[in-house]
Amino acid sequence: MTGTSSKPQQAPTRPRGRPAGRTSADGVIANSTALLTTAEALIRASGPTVSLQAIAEQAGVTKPTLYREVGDRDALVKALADRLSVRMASSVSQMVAQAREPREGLRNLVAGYLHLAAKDRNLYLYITAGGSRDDRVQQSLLLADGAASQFAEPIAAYRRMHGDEPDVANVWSYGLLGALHFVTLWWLRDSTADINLVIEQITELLWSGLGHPIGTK
Amino acid sequence: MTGTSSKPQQAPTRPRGRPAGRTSADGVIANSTALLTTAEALIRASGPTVSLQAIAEQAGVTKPTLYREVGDRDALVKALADRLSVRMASSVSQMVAQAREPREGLRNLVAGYLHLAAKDRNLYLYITAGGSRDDRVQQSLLLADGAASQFAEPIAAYRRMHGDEPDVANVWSYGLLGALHFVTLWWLRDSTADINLVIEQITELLWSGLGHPIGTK
DNA sequence: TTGATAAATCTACCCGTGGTAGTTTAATGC
DNA sequence: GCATTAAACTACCACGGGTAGATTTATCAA
Repeated sequence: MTGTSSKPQQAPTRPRGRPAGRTSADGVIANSTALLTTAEALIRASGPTVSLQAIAEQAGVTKPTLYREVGDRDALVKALADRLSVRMASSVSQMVAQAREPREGLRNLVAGYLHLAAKDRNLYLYITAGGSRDDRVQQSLLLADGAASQFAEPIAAYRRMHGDEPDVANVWSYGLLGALHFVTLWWLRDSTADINLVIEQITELLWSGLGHPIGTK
Repeated sequence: MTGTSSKPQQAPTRPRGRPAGRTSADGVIANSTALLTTAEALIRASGPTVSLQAIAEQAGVTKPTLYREVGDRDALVKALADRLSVRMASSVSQMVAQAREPREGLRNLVAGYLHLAAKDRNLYLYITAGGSRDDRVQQSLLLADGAASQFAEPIAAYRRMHGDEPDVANVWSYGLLGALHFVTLWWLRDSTADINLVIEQITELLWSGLGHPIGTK
């Protein structure tokens, strides 16, 4: 019963050697895009603690192939972060563009972020807390890095337009994203609060600040 | 050379059974406080990726003892988070109390947070990205939970004082802490920026918001 | 006193996961 | 046709979290 080391460790799908019937550098079956898509699907379905082993299995390949295509775990997380970042940017920027005035734009941004995170809950968690490796700082900021670079420019422009110092844009981008991230996590955990109320509240904080000039209501 | 399984895995310090010369429920050598202090010291010295094994070794005990005293890894992280939270609260609240006006209080809070995180860099990272277990959400918010509960009341009071809605306090606390956390991580990573400038900038964001009423400078 | 029970600790192990070395098969090019 | 290269798999390693069970000492009732 104590079968020590005879477990096949993997569902043997493909035959052993180089696969037949495919010409080089062409339609590589296990191309990285397909792998990433599979990984996303599995993470969505099975939660953020899924292993590379499981991802490879789901994709019908083995770990070495996965490594050759997308690299190590951190690289996978980064690649997924990039994809989510792009989707998020397009989805959010659309919502922002619909706004009549800046504050409504911010509100739409907040709403877009929260809704996307809720919809892609598992993927969001995998990316924002995924890499168990050494570089903890880097991992925590993966998504933020992508998004921050897109936030900085509009913020700087808006400030310039009003004759304000634009150099704050970089720091502000990270601050903004940090606030969004924590509120999102908090809301994902004990989502007792109404999402629309949360959106309004965090928008108010980010737009008007704690100082909240009296009577600006 | 391929010595398979003969490694002692642990530095044998104590003799094997129940330790001699100690009466029950009294001065337990390996009491959890001492273990936590040792853990903190080792994390500070060796970085946030230190293993439980290493912590136990450093404390002169073995893993099972560590487990009996403080629980599993998540419990350790939580315990360390609580301690840091307390220290942070006392250090920060002192600085806040010194402020003449609310905005200066916020500035001192930001400064206290950043400085403490910088001083306890490794510990801060261990706690905020430490638990590799299932509950990723919980782990990310460990420090925030402790701090948020302390922020909420002053915020609510301040808002009440100005006749504003106090219900935002909870969400705002997490938003505030998220902003602080991300800016801290960003600054810990590429700390090219002057810390005092960063403090001013993030204070300005949190106090006045993105909207920044024109001419309030 | 002494023998049973409880407490405290260690040793030795299990298992899952990230990561890799080396082997096997097929295509490609000389 | 044969050597080389590409693509995949099998089998393994190391390490980290976590635990079962052995071992020794204290405690306490008979």
